[in-house]
Amino acid sequence: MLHLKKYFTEGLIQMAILLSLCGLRVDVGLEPYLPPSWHEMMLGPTSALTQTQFHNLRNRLGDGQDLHPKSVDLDGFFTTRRLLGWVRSLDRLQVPHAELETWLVQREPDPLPMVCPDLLERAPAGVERDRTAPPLEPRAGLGTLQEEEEEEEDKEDETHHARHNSGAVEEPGEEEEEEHLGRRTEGRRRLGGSYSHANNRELTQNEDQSSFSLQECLRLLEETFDVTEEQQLRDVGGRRGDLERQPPGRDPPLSHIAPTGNPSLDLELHWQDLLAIMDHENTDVDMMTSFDHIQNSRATETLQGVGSEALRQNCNDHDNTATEAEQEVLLMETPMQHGSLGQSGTPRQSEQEPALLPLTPSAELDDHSSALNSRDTLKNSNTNPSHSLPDHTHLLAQDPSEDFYVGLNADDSSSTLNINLLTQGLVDTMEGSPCSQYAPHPDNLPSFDANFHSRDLTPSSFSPSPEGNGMTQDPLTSISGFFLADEEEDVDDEDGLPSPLCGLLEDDVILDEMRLLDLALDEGFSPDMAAKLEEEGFLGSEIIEQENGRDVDHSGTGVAITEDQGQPRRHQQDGAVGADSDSGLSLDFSHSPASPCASEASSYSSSSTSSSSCMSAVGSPFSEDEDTEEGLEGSDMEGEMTIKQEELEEEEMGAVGGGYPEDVKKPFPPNYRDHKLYNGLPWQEHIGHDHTYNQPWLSASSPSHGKMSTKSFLQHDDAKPYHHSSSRHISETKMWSRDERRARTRKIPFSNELIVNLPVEEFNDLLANYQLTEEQLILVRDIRRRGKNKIAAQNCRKRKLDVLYDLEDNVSGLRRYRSRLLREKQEALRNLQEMKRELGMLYQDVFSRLRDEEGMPLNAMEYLLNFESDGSVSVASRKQGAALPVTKTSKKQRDKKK
DNA sequence: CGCTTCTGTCATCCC
DNA sequence: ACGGGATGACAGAAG
Repeated sequence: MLHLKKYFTEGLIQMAILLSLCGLRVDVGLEPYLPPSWHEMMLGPTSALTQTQFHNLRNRLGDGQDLHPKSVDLDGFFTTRRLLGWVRSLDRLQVPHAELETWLVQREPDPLPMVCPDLLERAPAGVERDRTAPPLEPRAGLGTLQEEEEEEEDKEDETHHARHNSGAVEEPGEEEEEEHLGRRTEGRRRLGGSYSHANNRELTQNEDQSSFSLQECLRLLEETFDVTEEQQLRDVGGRRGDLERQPPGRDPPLSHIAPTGNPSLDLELHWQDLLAIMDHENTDVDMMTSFDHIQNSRATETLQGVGSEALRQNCNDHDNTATEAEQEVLLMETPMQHGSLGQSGTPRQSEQEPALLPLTPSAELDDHSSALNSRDTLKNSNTNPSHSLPDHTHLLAQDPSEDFYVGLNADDSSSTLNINLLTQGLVDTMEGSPCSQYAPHPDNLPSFDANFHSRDLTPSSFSPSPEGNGMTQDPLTSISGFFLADEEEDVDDEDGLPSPLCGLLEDDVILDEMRLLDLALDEGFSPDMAAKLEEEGFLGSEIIEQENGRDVDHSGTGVAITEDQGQPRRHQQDGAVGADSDSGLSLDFSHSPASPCASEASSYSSSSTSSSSCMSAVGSPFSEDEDTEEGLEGSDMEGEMTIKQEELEEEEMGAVGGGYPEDVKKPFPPNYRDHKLYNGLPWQEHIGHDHTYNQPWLSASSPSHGKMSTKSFLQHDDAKPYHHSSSRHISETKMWSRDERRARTRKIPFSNELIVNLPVEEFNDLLANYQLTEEQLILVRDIRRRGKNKIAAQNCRKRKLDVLYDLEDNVSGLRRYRSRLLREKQEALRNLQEMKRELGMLYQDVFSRLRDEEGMPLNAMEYLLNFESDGSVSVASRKQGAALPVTKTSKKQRDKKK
């Protein structure tokens, strides 16, 4: 691993240096700079969004209106993406070498995802919303171009940093660098690769320094960056102002600062990148949760240091230098939905042209494959294993989590592998590395941990396919090493898996063990957990065997497991069923039942990613499915058997064995992850329920996915959810299996999830593609109706609860108001009493001084004081009334007094 | 055994 | 007219 890391890092650094020297822009990560609103856009609606809402969004994306309040301007977003793509393509022209391309290419798939995580991180759920709007507004006029330009500038900055890091990283001394880094971080994640290594730790320690104004960052940048900066300024023109403006909206610092007040934006960004990668593999939900947590927590900073750089390299590099065609395609194609999800490239492709997906990726991938190879050479051993492993390609392709996968499937297996590896590696590093740097923030870490654990678990589960694990780990290590390698032995130590490519298996074992330990620590490793792990592992193994790319998916399951700690059953169920529900209700759900939440969006995005990945698999509609089917079938069989031996009966058995492997085959890890993650989240408490159908995957995945989505669904549906649910939640499984069983009995060729989640058009197309009998059609439509209704019921209940909570709040508020009014009333009464008392005192005082004609003191009880309009005061006898007063002028009285 | 809660489903209304 | 969301009501399962 160390070797790989060194090579990888060195190669990357060299590349960055060369690029910077050549005047090429090396994108470390544009996304981070995007305003939170854009991030949301990219990410899509947050977790809260329900499928339906999501569908609506999807359907309405064209209009750019009707979006959920949270989702800002999709149109703007798309336009910006396009423009970015163009701009990037322009930059790419400069890139001379295929190696560079390949190097960058890896990132390409990530760019969007990368952005998403950043956005998420930067803006906590609540904050993001607020921020999103503002940033967009000012820029709205400017248009997307500015953003793109800004991003480019950022890239350049990053490239500069790269130089810095690579060449003179340590020149200024750690302290100075740290300061710079801090400033830079605030300004944006700049590059980073190297500086982060040594600095990350210190940054974490000296986070205070990191908090700098954007202006300061700009100054530093200007100082540090010579020509490039000037060029940028020329190019950008007045951009600078934008940059300064952007930071507030985009800058992670805002969100990040909150936790520790810390500035290490770079770290954060890196971390975000890592998360983004993770997200790709895992699910949007994870991203969401993790990011939300991350924003709050600073631990992310530390994490960012490592992962962020790697991610940057992946994403940014890809964005900037990535192959022109690919980037362009990706950028152009990157659909909002997917963009939010994380892996913009593939998802978009899938959305726009489901059928094309496989093609585009292949072509691009082919080109990149060579580049990747070169890269591999740089990395030495790291990449090689991945390439060598055919399984990985499968896994990638199959992995819903991985965005690239779609495109990468056939051709870019290597690229996909790399990405996966990176992501996984990051995860692994995160997990494996106890590093102080990564010391997770209490809030943040959990999410990350969960993710990581999940992944860890997955590998464990996948242990049967050591290569896959090794790949994942290696990439992680390589990546981490890449960034940290020079200075940081820690990384290596952290990885604890120096094993080079050859040692992948060993690494896998170690990693698995570590993961298990982590899980055990986190979850307490109850027997149930162990059993789950075993089951998952079993499932995963099966899946892996058939589909190498499943790692991610499994990771998702693993995540779910980790999160399940609190509620193992629940998670499983959720995993199976609830992914969507969580996402749907999660964040915003409370306030607007209908309004989708960011979490949902994330989930949706994740789903989309998954779908995209599935899509690739789908590319060959059933070929893979069939392969996997058998194994999956077996798993399903077991799960069902365990759960419902009663019901299994002949139908299920037969159906399972024969027919609907598709469903069983490929679980949707991302979805599951999301569900699980959400379930685990504390903030979901009241929301709390997972709903199987809420899973955004289908709807979210890609409106255009058509076949892709269908296949993905087919693959997914049954597999995981059922497995999880089957093992533990009989009831849910039963519920699930109910329709599922029916479907199997009727030998319906696609999964229920697909049936339920596909848009009407795609659903109809699906039905048209298969020659179904009348019974089958009826059943399918019933399944769809029930599934929709189920989701609707869940949402309705959630809404109801929200209303209840709101009412409770209102009641409590009104009570408080009432009590306040009562207090005020009492106060007024007291004041009145006091005034009366004082008046009586005054009266007594006055009468005590009055004398009648005889010189006798007047009795206040017998006389009254009359105040005349002219200011005179007379004394009247109470007995005689006012009519017969013994009048005395005030003057007389005064005289008397006197 | 009864109660409560959760969840899926149905029927219906409405858009 | 159809699809689908929303919702009240009912039923089953589980605690």
